This record gives sequence, C-alpha cells and structure tokens, in this order.
Amino acid sequence: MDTDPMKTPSNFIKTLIENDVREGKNDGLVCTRFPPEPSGYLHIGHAKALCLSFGLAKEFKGFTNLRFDDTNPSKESSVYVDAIKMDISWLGFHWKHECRASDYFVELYQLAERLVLENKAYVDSLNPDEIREYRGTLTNPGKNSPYRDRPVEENLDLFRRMKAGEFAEGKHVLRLKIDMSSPNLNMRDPAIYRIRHTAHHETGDEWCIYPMYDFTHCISDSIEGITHSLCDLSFEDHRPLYDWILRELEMSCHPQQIEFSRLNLQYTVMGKRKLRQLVDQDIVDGWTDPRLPTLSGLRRRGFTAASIKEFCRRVGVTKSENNVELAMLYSCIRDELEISARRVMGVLNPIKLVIQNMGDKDVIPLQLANHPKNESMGQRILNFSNEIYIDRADFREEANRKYKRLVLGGEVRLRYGFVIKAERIVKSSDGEITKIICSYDPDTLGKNPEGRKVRGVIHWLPAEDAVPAHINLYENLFSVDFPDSDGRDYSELINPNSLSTCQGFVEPSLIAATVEDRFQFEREGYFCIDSELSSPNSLVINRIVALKDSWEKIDQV
RNA sequence: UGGGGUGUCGCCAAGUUGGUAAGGCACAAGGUUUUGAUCCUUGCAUGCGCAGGUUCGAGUCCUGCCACCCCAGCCA
Repeated sequence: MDTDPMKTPSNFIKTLIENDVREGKNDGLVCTRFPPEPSGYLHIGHAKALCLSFGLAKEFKGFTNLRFDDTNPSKESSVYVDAIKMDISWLGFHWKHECRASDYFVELYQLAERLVLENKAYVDSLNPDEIREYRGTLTNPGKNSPYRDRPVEENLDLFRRMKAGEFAEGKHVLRLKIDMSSPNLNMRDPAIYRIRHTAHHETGDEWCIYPMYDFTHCISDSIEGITHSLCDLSFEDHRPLYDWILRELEMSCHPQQIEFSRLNLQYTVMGKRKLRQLVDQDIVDGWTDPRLPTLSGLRRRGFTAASIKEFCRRVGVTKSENNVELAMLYSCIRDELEISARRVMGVLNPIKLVIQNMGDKDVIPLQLANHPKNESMGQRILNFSNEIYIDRADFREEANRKYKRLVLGGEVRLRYGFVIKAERIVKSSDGEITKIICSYDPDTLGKNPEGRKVRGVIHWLPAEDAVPAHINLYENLFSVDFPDSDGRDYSELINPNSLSTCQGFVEPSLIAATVEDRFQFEREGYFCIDSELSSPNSLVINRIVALKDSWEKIDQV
C-alpha cells in the first residue's frame, strides 16, 4: 500500500480516474465537488468524502468546488454554512469556487420549462398520498397519473403559476415523464419541483417553488464542469436518473457519478438525523460535544486535522459495507502525539503524599525532559518538596507482585525524581486514605539504589505549584457497537460513563497553553485545553485519548 | 417474489492481462525502557461467502446457490 501521507492510497475510484486521464477523457481534467446540505454539522464520514474529492482533484491538478446543496429551505440555515466552511478549512482543504445550488435557481427553472415544452415533464395534481399509491411498490409497477397527459400548454401554464405563487403547498408538483413501470423506483416519474412558501436563507422570498435533489444535483455538476461526481452508495439507484436528465437536456458537460460506501464507526452514529437528535434532546452538549464524531466535536476533543486525514487514508475507499473500530482512530492520534506532544505531569485523582525526611522549606529543583526521545524539545524544572500529589490509583495498601506502583512499606520511583518508600498512611474517620507518609532516598536521583530493585515509576506534582484543573475523560458515547442496528431507543443505549470529570492538578505551564497545544500527561494519555470552557484561571482539560494500557487487562484478572 | 450493490484474517483493506494471498489496526509472545507508553523482534488466512466447472495452474474466468446492505420523501 502507498504509505505517502500526501497521496491518496490506491482505490477503485483513483484507478478509474487514472484510466480516464490516460485516455484523455475530459482533456485529462479531474474536477470534483463537495456538496453538503447546510442542515447540520460535518462528521468524520464527511471527512472521508472530503479527503477523496479534494485529494483526487489535487493529485490530478484539477479543482474542487464547495457547493451547498440548498434546495430545501425548511431544513437549511446559514449557521450550518459557516460551520461547514470552518470544518473544511480546518482540515486544510481549499475549494476553488464556493457555490450554492440556489445560484442556479433561474437556470434550473428555465431548464425545467424546457422539459415541459418538450413534453418530458408535466404538472401533476395528485396529492402526496395518491402519488405514493400510483408509484406502485418494489415488486409491482406503478401506474400513470391521470394528469400525465396534460397538454404541454396547460403544463406550462400551471408550472408558471406554481412559480407565481398561485397555489398552496402540495397542490401541484412538476414531475419528469419517464416510466412508471421502471423497476427502478427513481425512474417512476420523479418529482423535480415542489411548492414551498418558505423563505430561503439565500434567496429570501424570491421563490416559492424549489427544485429537488435529483434535478438540481446533476445540472449543478454539469454547470460547474465537474468531471467526477463522487457520492455514497445510496445514490447508486439515482445514477440512471442523473444520466437521463443530463442526456435529455443535452448538457455539454456530463459528469460521471461514482459511488463509494460511507464510513461507519463503532460505538457512535453518523446519520445527520441521528446526530441532530442527540443535540436536540440535550443528550450531548451541542454539535461540538467532544464525544460526537462531528469534526467540531473531534476538534474540541483534541484530534488534529492530520490525524483525521490519516484515519481516512487508513480506512480506504471501497464499495463494501464497513464498520471501523474506534481503535483505528485512536491509533492515528496516538501515533502523531507520541512524536509531537510535550510531556507534562497531570494528576487526575490526587492524594497527598508527605516526605517525612524533608524539611518544610526544602526544595530540590528537578530537571524533567519535555520528551524522552527528543532532546530538542527541551527541559523544564519542577520543584520537589516535602508535599506532593500522586494519583490514588498509584497507591495500594497491599498488592501482589504484579502491581508495580507504590505499596505500603514498598518503594517506587517518582518520574524524573527520587525513589520513595511508603512508611505509613493517614485515614479519615470514614476510612479513606487522606495522606501517605513517605521517606525519600537522596541517593537515587538519576541512578538506581544500591542492592535493591525498584520496579515502578509514578508521576507526581509538587503540592505547592500544582494548578487545579477540571479534567474531562471520555468513553464511547454508546454502550453498544452498532447503535443503528439496535432496536432500542437511543436513550437506553447511551453509555452513562461517556463523560466523567475529575478535579485534578496540572503543571503551572498549562495556564499558558493554547487551544492548539496538545500534551501528554505522563502515564495517563493525551490532553488538550477545552476550547469552549477553559480559561487561564479556571482550566478545563479534555483527554483526547488514553495511553495504551496493558496493565488494565492484567489488573482485571 | 422487482431493481441496484457487496461478500479476502476479529476490524479496515491490497490483490488491474489467471501463476501460487500486501499492508494497517487489534491481539499474542519475547527484548529495550526512570511513562505497565514508545521502540525493536517474532507470530497471526494451505485460505479468499458456498458448491460445482474450465485450466498445467483461479481470490482472479464460467455456472448455480447463499448471506448481508440500499431503494416505494412533494429529504438530500
């Protein structure tokens, strides 16, 4: 496989395009488009489509247009337009033209009139229920509408009056005259214009009839000179219609529609309707909730654009059903952050530890590497003093040999510091450990103690300099791997632990961290500053992903 | 029982004219390690949905089955 991150790995679409270019089709041009409907936020499935369409066009020196498919004013809004542009830019893609289907409303209308004139379209006055009835079923052919043979003049008159606003919604619809007995339901006289007395976020109240997807999309592609129109498998059945319209209209540019399978990620949902439901029902904290697979959510969680593109590269492009494991995504961000993230100490569940053989005022400045393998990332100093914090999970009153951390009476090394020994503990009246009293061995900095082996290393923070932080830890949003194919209601499938928070401590340097920064809390995972809730005097930190943890498995047996 | 698709390791996925099954993730076992991380080494489909056939040779060709997905919005 091609491992160059700058290039799309080989896939069936790329192969097909390579052949087109080789044969000189479209004068060797490769022009694509990304056509979101501005009715929701983009998610990681869109990232796959983005990587494909933008990636291919770029590789073949073509261009990609961003086109908002805004033909349904009742569902769309400009707030989504802005969010979508933001997400695409964040991923690092540059579109040639920013277009909207609504830019073509006049042209679309004229083309529709032409089809009426050529007796290839007619105004149907059946109501929605009747239209459904007449359409037939999957196994039975449909039958012609009684209005199908209206004279051209009457169709034209009616269509113009639809446009003029003379009719109520649902009264009439413009349909293509194709074949009511086609085995492909999409060819059974599809509706291409409906009446909607709704203002459009771009065209205002200029129109009260709006063209529908099948009619709009192919023509928009054609107008823009798109050569390869990539979409997901659900449009495969629409391709004959796509081609029919462009052929009947004798459009000079006839793009090729190619379908690929959409991305499915385990333990989450990708459908726009479903994501909206999570947002609307306040199951999550808006479209940018870090648990969501939306690009805004992933960004807020701390995923980088590069890691998402790498993920898309790794999952590939095919026509087969796929259910990608979350581990694949996590691996991408870990691989990147392992190299780039600076290391810091962060204590999630603090417990105080007192060094008894150190004075109150004693301070030993310790040098800590910002990255164990990259000296150029420099060092920092942390003051070791007689009161420090460690994580509760790193201490046990008793434990078996497998436990490598601090045990009462045992020794452990403080990361980049001394070896300490747990002498005794202090408990509160309800039995909770409130303090661990330790001694430290001054002769163990940077070297092993004489005659003993210290197996464990734990992270720590000086109590004096520790900065409190609100830390968000995430787990899968859903408790089942395929929420879509589970019969139960969403509310029953949400993982109650998808978000857990703790009040921990971090190094002072994080006060100055920016939203772009990512860091590794040693032994814990990769974290970032929450872009919406954090401030220098009240840090909110999100865990992007935990470090791989082979201990967790051992501990459970 | 109509039409359109898809079936290669637990997951993703190469496999372009038939020539003797890439790679990634995950997992397992060793080694290194002041992160139970990283890194390194090794292992992981006599098998390509099933059954036949053609062929010296088939994941790749032929035939017949089976399974799963999508389509009956005046949504996109």
